[in-house]
Amino acid sequence: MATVAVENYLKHVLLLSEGGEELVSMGDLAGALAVVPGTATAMVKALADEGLLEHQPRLGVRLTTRGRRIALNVLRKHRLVETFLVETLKMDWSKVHAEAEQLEHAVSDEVLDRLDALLGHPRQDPHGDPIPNRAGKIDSQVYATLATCATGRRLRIVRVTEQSEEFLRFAEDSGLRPGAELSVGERNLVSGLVTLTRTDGGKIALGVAAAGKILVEPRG
Amino acid sequence: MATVAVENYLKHVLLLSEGGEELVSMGDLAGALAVVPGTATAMVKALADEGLLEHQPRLGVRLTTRGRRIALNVLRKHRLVETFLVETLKMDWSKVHAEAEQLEHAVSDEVLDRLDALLGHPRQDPHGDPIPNRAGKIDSQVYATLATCATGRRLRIVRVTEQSEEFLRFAEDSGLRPGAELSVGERNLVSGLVTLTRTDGGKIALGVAAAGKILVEPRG
DNA sequence: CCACCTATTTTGATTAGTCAAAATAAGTGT
DNA sequence: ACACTTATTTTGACTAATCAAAATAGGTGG
Ligand SMILES: [Mn+2]
Ligand SMILES: [Mn+2]
Ligand SMILES: [Mn+2]
Ligand SMILES: [Mn+2]
Repeated sequence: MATVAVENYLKHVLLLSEGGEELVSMGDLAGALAVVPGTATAMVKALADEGLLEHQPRLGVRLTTRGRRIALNVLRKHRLVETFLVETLKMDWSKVHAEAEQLEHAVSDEVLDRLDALLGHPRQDPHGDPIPNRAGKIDSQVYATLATCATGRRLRIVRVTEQSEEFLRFAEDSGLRPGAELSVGERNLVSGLVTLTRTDGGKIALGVAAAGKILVEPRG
Repeated sequence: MATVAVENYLKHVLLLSEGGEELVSMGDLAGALAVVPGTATAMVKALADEGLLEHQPRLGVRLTTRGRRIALNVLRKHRLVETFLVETLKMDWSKVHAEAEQLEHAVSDEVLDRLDALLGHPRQDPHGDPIPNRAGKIDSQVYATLATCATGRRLRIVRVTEQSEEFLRFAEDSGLRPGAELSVGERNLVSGLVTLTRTDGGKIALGVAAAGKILVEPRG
């Protein structure tokens, strides 16, 4: 069975390749896993020997079919566990990522299936992140962000792509969670400021970096 | 934080000392952890250096207060997780031990508290094993077993002290689960055979070793 | 008391995962 | 073409946990 470290490496390669076929650089991978670059290189060579990913020296890595299968299963565990923690145990959505980071390696496939059924086969987790189904199919729809969408239109938040506790607490306090509706008032590319108007009329100011982490779709 | 291995060693020392103050032998400890004796010796020395247990060379080990505190917390996680798996996820009681063996190391204290509340602060797990409370207090009542109790009296099963999947499936199939009522017909110490009579009149034959794993109290 | 048996400890290796720091390969610009 | 910068790889070392096999300490029986 894959160790905790192996599962984490594979999952992060999957997340960093964002569905596409691009190579993931060693620097990005090492950064995501919080290890020094040499460590990532060593591990990647071992995983390549195991046939779980393909390593193009000095360019980067890409998952093989086998590696991707494992990574999707871990990601499914992660996101279903997050959903369970919020829906069933009523935990705060800002804290469940850290918990799931551990539990994703301890939950068996059998428990996974039962959690999935208990929760009614959810398609998104509490952050709006898509949950791969049992077959490994994952919704990879591309959405606009608050940094790129048209201004003035009515929007609905579909996803918040940032796991840090501080950011999620801020988003929660500002009413910026999946399902919330709002519109972008103006966007000043020089100052890097985005102004939002909530349904209740409240206004919120956000930097473009933060705005880019909030995915939206036209309300309809 | 204590590693998975450390948590397992401490928990097994606790289980093998059965509440009392007796020393746990290296052989028993190594056997319970499925490691060779030399490995247990090495680990025990490290844990003694950490102040988590007391090692009397060639005699055995005993938990310190700190070690016992950690062990009880792990045991509480194990048994609450088992209860959750059976009560909420409807898993078979014969399979939950193996699952809990992993999850006991991945569940945080916060998740533990919420599980406890969700389940209504249970005092026993699905096998009748007592669940330590948050303060670390654990019910250590001593019960008779089907191998030692008086014959002819009406009894109620309170606990099944064996975790193996095969044994628990057998017990399940024979109606021998906590709460079930029965009496011991006769016990032949020569042949080592114990004959039970269920409430429904059904008779079951059992070896003394197996009978000793089923704890009972007089029905009342 | 001494030889023997058995549990325990010691010794020497191994594996997985990691870091620090030195070496190297690939651009980039001049 | 050459010097520079930067990402990546290599090298050497370390920790936690383990096993196999040799050494040893305590009883136990005669
Ligand atoms: Mn993880
Ligand atoms: Mn998520
Ligand atoms: Mn365990
Ligand atoms: Mn149990």
